[in-house]
Amino acid sequence: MSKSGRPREFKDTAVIDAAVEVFWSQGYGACSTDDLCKETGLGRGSLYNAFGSKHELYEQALIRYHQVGIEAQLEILNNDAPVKERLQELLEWEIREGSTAKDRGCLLINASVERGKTDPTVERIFKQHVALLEQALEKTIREGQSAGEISRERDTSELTALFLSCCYGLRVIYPGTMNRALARQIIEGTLAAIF
Amino acid sequence: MSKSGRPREFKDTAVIDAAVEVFWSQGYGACSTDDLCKETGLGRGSLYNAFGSKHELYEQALIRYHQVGIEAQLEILNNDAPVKERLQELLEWEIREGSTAKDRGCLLINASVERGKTDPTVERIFKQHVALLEQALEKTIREGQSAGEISRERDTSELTALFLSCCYGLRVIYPGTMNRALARQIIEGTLAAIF
DNA sequence: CTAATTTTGTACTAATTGTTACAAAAATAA
DNA sequence: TTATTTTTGTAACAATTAGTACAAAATTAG
Repeated sequence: MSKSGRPREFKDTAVIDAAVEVFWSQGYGACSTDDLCKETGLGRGSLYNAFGSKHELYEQALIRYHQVGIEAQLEILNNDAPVKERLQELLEWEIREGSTAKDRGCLLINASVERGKTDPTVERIFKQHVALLEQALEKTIREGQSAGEISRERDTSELTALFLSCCYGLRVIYPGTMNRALARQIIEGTLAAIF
Repeated sequence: MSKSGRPREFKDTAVIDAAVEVFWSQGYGACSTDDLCKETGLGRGSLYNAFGSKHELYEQALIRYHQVGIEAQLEILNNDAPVKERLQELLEWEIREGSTAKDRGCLLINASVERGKTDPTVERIFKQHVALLEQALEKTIREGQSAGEISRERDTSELTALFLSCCYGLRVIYPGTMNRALARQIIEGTLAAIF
């Protein structure tokens, strides 16, 4: 059917991955379509032909980042290690994620802060990301309560909200200050507050 | 001495306050010098004559926001109400601050996320802001421990880091999701974790 | 082969950007 | 008054921006 024509010289996923890097390092407004062309290796023609606009590529990059990130976090949470170990591993992951090589924090927080109030797509993805993490955390914490690791007396959704807030606080404070001692105290303090 | 010449038709502080509004609502990159002229009421000549550049005005706006914000937070913390009430009031203030009318979060977080990695001035002010809040929190929490409101068994700096992280998490999650129920749970969960 | 279709690279466009130049305006100092 | 100094508004500039036009290139269908 529709198989004729010159074939593409690139894989969409590789281009989107490269775009994630650009948007993550520079932000949406601060990067140019030229930067995107250079880093993805595409010419303007190809880029616009394949993705339509800078904004549509941004959308795809956010969704990809969201999916990869959520998958990694769920893998940590849906483990069979003790709940305390899982939660600690998640916090350590937050630090690693936002500080590997370039210290650019969390792309979704960056996007929400930069464009969340004017860009419905960004708002939607951010809300979804928070909701999914919240949901997975609640399940894990409830598990910890069932197993007797966490006191059953305490309100599950309050514990969840507490941990969630600490995650996002860490994602902002650590990349912003690069204060490793403070980050460690946040991790210790968060775990001590729950167990 | 140097009193001659045409007098200014504006007060610097009023201009900086107006600039805070612009940078807070739009961010640094997304607002133009035209926007700044319109909102401050100055012509381009006056603005550049008085402040030098967009970036210098940004710097002044950040410092002003920082000073006003820290003052308000210290006033809440250095009270004679029970420590629990002070900390609760601080969390409520975070929500109000980031959601009055325009839901634009915390200007310093916004600045750190948008420009912290490329702008040393932003990095410096953000670090200072975090450090000052941390210091004031630690003092208050230690006070709570002395008064017997908070268990003396628990590590003071861990409790401080925990609360700090929750503050910043709240400042990101609430403006980003506008989920009031979640914000309330974060407040309840944070207080329950300390008292 | 030819015709059709899609991708690719380049040149271009129209708009916006931060900043500067500069003359007119408004004040003080003598 | 006249000379001096500073502010103000306008006009302009050079650079950069996201997006488009379009022809050449590369493939498939028949």
